[in-house]
Amino acid sequence: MAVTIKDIAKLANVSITTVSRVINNKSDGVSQKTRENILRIVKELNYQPNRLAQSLVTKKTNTLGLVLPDITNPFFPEIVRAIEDTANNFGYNLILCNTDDNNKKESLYLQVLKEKCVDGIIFTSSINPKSQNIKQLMEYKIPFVLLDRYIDMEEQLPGVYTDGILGMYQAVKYFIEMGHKKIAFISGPKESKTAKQRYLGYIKALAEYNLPIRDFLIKEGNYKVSGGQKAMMELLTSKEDFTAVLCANDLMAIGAMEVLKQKNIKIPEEISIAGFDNISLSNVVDPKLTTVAQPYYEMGRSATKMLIKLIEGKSLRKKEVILKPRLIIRNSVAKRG
Amino acid sequence: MAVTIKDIAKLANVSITTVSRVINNKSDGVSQKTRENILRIVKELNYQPNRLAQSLVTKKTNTLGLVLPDITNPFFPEIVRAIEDTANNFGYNLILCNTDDNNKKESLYLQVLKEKCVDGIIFTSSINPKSQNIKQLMEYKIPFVLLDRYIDMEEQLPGVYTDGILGMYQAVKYFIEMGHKKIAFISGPKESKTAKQRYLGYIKALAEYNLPIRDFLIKEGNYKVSGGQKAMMELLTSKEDFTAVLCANDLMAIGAMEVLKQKNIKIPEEISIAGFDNISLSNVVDPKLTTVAQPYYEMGRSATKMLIKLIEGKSLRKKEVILKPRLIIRNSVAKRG
DNA sequence: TTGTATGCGTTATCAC
DNA sequence: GTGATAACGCATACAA
Repeated sequence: MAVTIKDIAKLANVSITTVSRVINNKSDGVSQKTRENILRIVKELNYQPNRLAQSLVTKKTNTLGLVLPDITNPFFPEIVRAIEDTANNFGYNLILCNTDDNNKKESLYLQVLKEKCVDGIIFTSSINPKSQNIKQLMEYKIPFVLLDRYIDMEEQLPGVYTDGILGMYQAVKYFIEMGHKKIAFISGPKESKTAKQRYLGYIKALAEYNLPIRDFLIKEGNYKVSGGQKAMMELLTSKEDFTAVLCANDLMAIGAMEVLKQKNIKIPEEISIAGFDNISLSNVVDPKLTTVAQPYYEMGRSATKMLIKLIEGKSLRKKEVILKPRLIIRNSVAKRG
Repeated sequence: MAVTIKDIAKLANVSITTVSRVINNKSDGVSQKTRENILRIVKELNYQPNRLAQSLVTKKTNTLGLVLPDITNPFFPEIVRAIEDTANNFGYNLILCNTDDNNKKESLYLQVLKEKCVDGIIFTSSINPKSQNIKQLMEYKIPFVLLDRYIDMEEQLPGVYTDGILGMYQAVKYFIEMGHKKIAFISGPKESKTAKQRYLGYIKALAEYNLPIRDFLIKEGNYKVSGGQKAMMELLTSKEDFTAVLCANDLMAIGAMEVLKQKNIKIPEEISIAGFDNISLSNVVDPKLTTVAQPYYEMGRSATKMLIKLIEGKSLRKKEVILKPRLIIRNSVAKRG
C-alpha cells in the first residue's frame, strides 16, 4: 500500500541498499548523482519510512512508556507535559498508561510496554507498590526511571523525587515563625513512602523547636479532597486545641478548607492552613493556599533526561535526583501570638 | 536476546508454525498434547510476543495517536483519561502528542504517527487550523476522529463536539431569568470555531428575549486566564453599564474574577459571572463558578469508540456527534431587578 | 560506488 | 495435525 524503499529503488534503478544509504545519510559512498535522483523520487512519492520495520531490525523504537496512577490528578499534567516535551526534543514519543493505583493494571501495562518494545519506561508506581511489579520491570531489562514515588530495594534504583522532608520542614518552620505552636497534620496514606517522608519533615521541625508531637493532632488522609474533609472533621470534633493545619498535599488542604468554610471558621484568622504540591487549584481557592511547590517541570525533564541517558548506555552521575521544593507563601496562614 | 517463537519451537520440537498456532489460538488443528506442551514451555520461558514483528505483518499496531494542544490545559486531562480508558478496554494504547497550537509541530507529529503506523488518530486541531494539516491527515488514509475543534471541509469529517450554541444559550437564558439585561461577553479567539459557536449562542438568547446586542459589551479573549483579565479590565475601564459577564470558558472567567476581586467589586452582588467548561478549578474558586459543563468523559469515550469503529471498517451511524452541555448553577450569579 | 544476501520475529499460504 | 517457506519493510555485512 504505502510506498516503500523497494518502490523507490525500482524507480531509481538502484538496489534498496543504495536507497537505504541515502535515506539514512550513511557513508557517503554514493555518487552525488544517484543520491540526488533518489532524494528527488523520495520527495515525489512522499516516502515515509516504516518505523516498525526499522525498529524490528535496529531494536530501537524511539518510544517511551509513561506509567502513572491517573493523569486526572492535577499533580500530573505538568509533569507529563515536561516529559513529553523532553522526550520529543530527543526524538522519542510517549505511550501513556493510567494505572489507577491498581497493581494488576500496572503489571499488565508493563507487559504491554515490554511487548511493544519501548526503549524505556518512566514509572510512577502505584501508591502501595508491590515489589512484584518492580521486579517484573527489572527482569524486562528495559531501562527505567522512578518518578515521585520511591521504591525500597536492596539496590538503589534510578529515580527522581522531591524532598518531602525538606518541604514539610519548611512549611512547619514557617508556621512556627508565624507564632503557631499547635499544628495539626493531615498525612497521606501511611503505606506511601512520600507520605512518610512528609510526616518526617513535620516531626523534624517540631523537634527542632522543642514542640511536642501530639498524636491526636495527626490524622491519616488519602491524598484526595475527601480525605482532607474527613480528617478535618475528625480534628474538629475531637475538640483538641490547634491553630494551624498542615496537609500533606493540596487536594486534602482544599478538602479541609471546605469543611472549615462550612463551619464558618475563618481561614486564616481562626485556623491557618497550608498544603503541599502547588497544584493550580491552590492558587485559585479562597484564600489562596500557602503551599510547598514541587518543581513539576524539572521533575519530568530530569527524569526523562536520565532515562534517555540510560537508554544510550551512558552512566548516571547520580542515580537518585532529589529536587528541592519551595515554600510558596500566599494567604492561608495568619500571624499568631 | 528475548525469547522468541523460534526458541520455544526448538524446545518443543515443533515448527514455529505450530507454536504460532497455539499462541494465537488458531484453528484447533493442533493435538491436545503438543498444545499443552507448547503452552507449558511458553509459560516456563515467560515468552512475550514481539508486537513489532506482529504488527509488521498484520498491519495493525493496536496503538492510537492522540493529538491535542496541551495536556496542561485543565480542559484536557479528563478527556484524555476517558480516551485512554476506552482505548485500553479495546486493547489499544495511546501515543500522546502536545502541539501547543503550533501547526508546524502538529504536522510533524502527524507524520511521526503515520510512520509509527498507528491504527487511528484522535485529533484536536490547533486553534487556528491550517487546512494543510487536515489534508495531510486525510492523505495518510489513517482513520481519524476530530475532537472538540471543528474543521470546515467540503465533506463532513467524523468528529465529536459539545454544542457550544446550546451551552451559551442556556447560560444567557439563565442570566436573563435571574433578571440581568446588560450581559457582557468575553469571547474566545475569533478564528476559533468553538468561539464562534459560543458567541452565536449568546446572540441567539439575547435575540430571543429581545435584548439588544451591544458590541462594546463584547470583548475578545484568548481562552486563557490572562485573556479574561485583560478583557475584564477593558470592560471596566470602558465605563459601560453591565451587571453580568459571560465568559466563553472557565479559565477566562477565573481571570475576570481576579480583576473584579482586585477592584473590590463584589461577585455576584455587584457583578455576576459565568463560564463554560466546568473545569475542576471552577468548583473551587470563590464564589464557586456557575458554568456550562462539557461532558468530558463522554467526549473522550465517544470519540474513541467512533475511531475504533472506523478502524474496524464498520460504518458510523452518525459522522458527527454533538454532545449536550449542561448548566451547572453555583454561586457566581445573583438575582437582579 | 553499488548490489546481493541475510536476518529482525512474526503471520499466512500452501503442501504434506 | 504439522511443517516449509514466503512475506512484512528495513538495515547491514560482505562482495563485487
